[in-house]
Amino acid sequence: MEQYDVPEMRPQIEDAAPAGEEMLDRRRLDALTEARLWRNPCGFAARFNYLALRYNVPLYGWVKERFDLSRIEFVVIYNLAVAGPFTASEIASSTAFPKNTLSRAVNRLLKLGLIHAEANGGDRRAKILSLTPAGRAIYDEALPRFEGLEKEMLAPLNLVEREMLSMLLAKVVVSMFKADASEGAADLAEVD
Amino acid sequence: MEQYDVPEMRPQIEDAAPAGEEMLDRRRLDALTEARLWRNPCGFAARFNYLALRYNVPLYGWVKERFDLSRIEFVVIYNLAVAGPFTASEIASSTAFPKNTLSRAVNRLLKLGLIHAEANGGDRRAKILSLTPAGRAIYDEALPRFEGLEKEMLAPLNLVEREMLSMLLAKVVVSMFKADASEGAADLAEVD
DNA sequence: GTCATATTGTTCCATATCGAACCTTTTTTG
DNA sequence: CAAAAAAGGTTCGATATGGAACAATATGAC
Repeated sequence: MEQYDVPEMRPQIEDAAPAGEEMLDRRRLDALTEARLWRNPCGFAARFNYLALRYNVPLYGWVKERFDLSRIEFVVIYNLAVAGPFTASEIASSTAFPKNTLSRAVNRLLKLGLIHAEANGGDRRAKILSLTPAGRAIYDEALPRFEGLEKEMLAPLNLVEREMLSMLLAKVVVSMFKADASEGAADLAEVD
Repeated sequence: MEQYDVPEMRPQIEDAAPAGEEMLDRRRLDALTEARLWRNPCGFAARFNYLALRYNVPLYGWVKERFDLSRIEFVVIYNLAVAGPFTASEIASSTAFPKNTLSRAVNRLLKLGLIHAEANGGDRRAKILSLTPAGRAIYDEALPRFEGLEKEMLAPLNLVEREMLSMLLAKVVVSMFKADASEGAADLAEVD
């Protein structure tokens, strides 16, 4: 298969590890992480999974501690803030969370007064969800953290490189998005 | 903050949605997904999270169905296959899975005969884990799927673009990797 | 050498999670 | 219009998960 490795980058890792005695264990740990990232037949996947991990774990950990909200609960808030009112099932489809999990999240957010549900025209099944001021306040407080970590991650890239990365990722995402739409979004979990 | 959006890409999405009656709901769903991806202050994060989702869900779903192995269990096999023998705690540190979860995974894999544990020199606490032929066979059968989906994801890019994307992601990953190493890997879950 | 500390891995338990069955409302079909 | 099918949400229950306390071993301090 193709090689997506970038061998010339690797010295940058090694030169970060001085030869102290107490570095032995650290080096051995790094050996595994490094191998997963660079000596991996699926290096592209390994990289975005690594980034997702290093991004999501600290941020959602902070959200949990600061607001006592689970990841799903915050995702609902975030999506409503970014993309205006939606129904629960629309959020479920879009995020691929199971709808019962989402149902619990929505009910908790309603109970906490962070979101508001209003009738969806004549349809008495679905309710249209939107943020209350309290929910918006949480988003407003959290956003800088999310932006900050993203900025930190992108720090090693200059502006041109960022634009390039953004464009390349966009191409990949759009392609998957279209592929998914053309075969029915309901089958997301079965894509194969 | 900086804008990582790529407005000129968006028509590619819209032109995929014909104006049929039954497309109304689909369009509304797409509206949310699209907004999350393109009208999101953290567009970079949204993109790699989207890719991770679209990559991991189907593959680990298949692994579960085909081998009856959980994600963590398969991760152990995958890591041992890619990076040679390691101890459980090394895998735990590197993957950021809690060590008790990993302990369970390791024990199940031992019981299934997919991995092998041997004494770690004089240290009677840790055991060095390696794949048995049966474990290796699972890796060998699974790898083409993982490679295949990665290849599919990268299909819209030409060779130069792939190299470029790989290099840019590598820069970001290496930078985070170094930042993590310099502040102690044990604090991974607290990175903030 | 001996005691305090750290490390590895396991067990316990409260909670989170998700599939499946379910209820209600809406839409479609004949 | 009645019956069937579909869609939005909720409830239930079996399982997974991860934090905290634990036992066993190893390392370090003195």
